[in-house]
Amino acid sequence: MQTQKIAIAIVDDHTLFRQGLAHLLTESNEIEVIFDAGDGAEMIRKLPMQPLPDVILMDITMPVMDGYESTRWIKQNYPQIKVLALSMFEEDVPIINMLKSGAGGYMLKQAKAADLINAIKTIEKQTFFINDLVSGKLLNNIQNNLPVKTAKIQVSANELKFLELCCSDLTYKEIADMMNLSPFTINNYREALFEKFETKSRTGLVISALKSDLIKL
Amino acid sequence: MQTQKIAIAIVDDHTLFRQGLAHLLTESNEIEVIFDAGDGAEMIRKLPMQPLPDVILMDITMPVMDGYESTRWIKQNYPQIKVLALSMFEEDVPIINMLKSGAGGYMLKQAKAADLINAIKTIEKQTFFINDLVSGKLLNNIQNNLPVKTAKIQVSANELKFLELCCSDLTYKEIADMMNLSPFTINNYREALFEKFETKSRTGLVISALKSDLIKL
DNA sequence: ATCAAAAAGGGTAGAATTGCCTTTTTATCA
DNA sequence: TGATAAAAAGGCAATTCTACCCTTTTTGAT
Repeated sequence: MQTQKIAIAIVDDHTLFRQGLAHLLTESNEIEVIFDAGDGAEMIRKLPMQPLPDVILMDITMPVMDGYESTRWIKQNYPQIKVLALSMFEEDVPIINMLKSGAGGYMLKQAKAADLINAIKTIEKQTFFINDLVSGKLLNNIQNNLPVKTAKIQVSANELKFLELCCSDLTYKEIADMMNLSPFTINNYREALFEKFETKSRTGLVISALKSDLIKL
Repeated sequence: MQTQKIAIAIVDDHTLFRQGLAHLLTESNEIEVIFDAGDGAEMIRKLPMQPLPDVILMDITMPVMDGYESTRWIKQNYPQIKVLALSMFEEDVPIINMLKSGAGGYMLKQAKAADLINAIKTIEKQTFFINDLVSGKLLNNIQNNLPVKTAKIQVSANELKFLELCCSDLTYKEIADMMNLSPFTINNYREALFEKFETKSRTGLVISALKSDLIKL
């Protein structure tokens, strides 16, 4: 009667979301959730223990091994498995980066169940599922040719500590005292970081470091 | 045989999460999801249209009307309804603030379904559900007596624009040019904001403004 | 209409930051 | 062990930022 169900896996660190979504999808009778995992490492462990899924629903923010890494790993080791990113972020960067990592589509958690099921069916058949959200970002990306800084800037342990201390009212002299280093050395760190982050002021440096996820608020 | 089911509502802007969770909870046979909503305003609209829920599961980050506001509204208008916060944030501030807003408990989306059901049953009977996560934060809060800045700092439209432009390499003179204002006026904004945010440097100001959610990266 | 308060505009001395150099110390390894 | 590269320390002029002054204009409330 019905064609073979689509076998999927769900990778997301929110247990409630994972389990709830599994129920929701199972009910459609077109999809079978064969396993779920709380991060990429768990996914890698569980993957060989059953028939391979056709599609993996992949969150981005996860402990241990995030969605970007996990997607790259899938594409490296099981290129036939389709990855559909499923995240709450609507910004350019995560969307473009998930696609660059190998995801064939990107859905928001704000979506409706019917849309998600449709996306899963499309991606299973066509390898790609391009909705308005994704096509808009893709266009945007081509037109503005955003470099999409994949190469994250390398900083030493001391530079990182300095960056963290920069997020404050402390003067460089005070930072030098706190790090038990000469103000001149601190000045070297500053100059090195200004160059790495292509910035010209302490504020710009802090903002860049925050944006590149090297430090957090 | 079984006692009356617990009537709950789910308020969360992630449709997939909301619907999935509803399925999951309904399956337990102890809970009935009577409605769900994507933000606080929708919740307020739907609330009078059916018997009142015993418990509302409340997300924090939502458009239009967030979890804090929605919880305060519930406690103001229907104090008998219990609110269980359900969020992905593990930090002190959101937890303490949700409790201050009137939530009787706080669960992580990373939790297991059985734990959530247990929390719902507890909060329905006892008005409060205190788990290790919450009790730890409460203790922490009392011991450190964090002021928990509830009063968010008021800034004018111009000050806000100035704050946003501050998150860059721009000098104050350049910011003045961009805003078509005298550098002296810009200096007034700076001084006023330094005082409001109790800070002594541009970097400190930007960090404070980011932390208080007045500006975003 | 009038007063008080807030916003806008102005100036300057002194402190901190920034950019561009050199020299010394430390670590590595061939 | 000597060469060499990297990290740390040092110096300094120019610019920018910060802290205190002040006056004028606009706004809001009574």
